[in-house]
Amino acid sequence: MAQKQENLSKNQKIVLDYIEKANQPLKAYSILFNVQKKGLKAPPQVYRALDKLIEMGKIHKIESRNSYIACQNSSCQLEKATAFSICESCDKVTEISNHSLSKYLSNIKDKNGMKFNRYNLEFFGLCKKCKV
Amino acid sequence: MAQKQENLSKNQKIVLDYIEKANQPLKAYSILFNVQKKGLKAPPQVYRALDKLIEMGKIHKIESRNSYIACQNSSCQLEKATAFSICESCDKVTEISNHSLSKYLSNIKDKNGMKFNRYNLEFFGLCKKCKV
DNA sequence: ATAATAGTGTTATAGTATAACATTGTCATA
DNA sequence: TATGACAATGTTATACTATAACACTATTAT
Repeated sequence: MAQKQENLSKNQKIVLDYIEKANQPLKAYSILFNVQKKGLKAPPQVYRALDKLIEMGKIHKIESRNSYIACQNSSCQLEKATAFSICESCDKVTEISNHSLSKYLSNIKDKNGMKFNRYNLEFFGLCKKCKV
Repeated sequence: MAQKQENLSKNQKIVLDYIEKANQPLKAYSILFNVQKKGLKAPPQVYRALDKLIEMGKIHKIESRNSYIACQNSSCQLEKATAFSICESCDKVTEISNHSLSKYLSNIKDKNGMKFNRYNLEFFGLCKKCKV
């Protein structure tokens, strides 16, 4: 294997470092602008790193926002299942790691009996600060 | 009120009709191309109709696919909470309406005690047909 | 050494969505 | 019935998000 999880490539490291420092979801192009000084000049370089980091479970994509956030969990390499709370006012995102939730969801079937190997759950509301 | 739910505007009707006939998620630009013969010529006309239809609960956006599907439910006008199963092979999408699921999720809190007024849940897997 | 796979750099382009502004339609009520 | 408030429309331009395609380099297992 040319790539182990502990051994990120140069661009993957640069992108992950930047996302981890942010502690909030970041847009791909804002990542791009901020890592240009490190040599990543074009969108594909960023998107490729993002894709790999997602595969590895190091980061997650917040689908409803087209943004990317560092994993705040330890189990994501295994689970491939994600849940987030999103404040509709300040955009703060928190990853939810709730074992009984993931257990509950992993047993859900749709009406055709389809079973799942992955899910993404996004909750929306107002965080404590924004709730007046 | 200039707009009741039963009384859609011209563009909203055209877009909803088209989506309901499809029985599958549609992309905004594919909707646009297909309703051009009905007079909707530019993206904002379609996106505005989509936004209103989503507000009304008539359609939902599949966030992970940037596509739009007619509501397969009756309760969505009230709930604002959605769940879907998505086949990763054939892209078939089924809306999940499971009362105990929505009850369970509506009681979830994140670690900061944030409560929610809406969620979107997308399950991924292989549908029966695609599972060999 | 070398083949297989992963990663990089680059240009161009595809795909998704909104800003902004002028105009028209609808309807409650004054 | 006119008028004010709001919703919807039509239009052009542009912003934002993401991938195709191709040439090249790096890493590693055998």
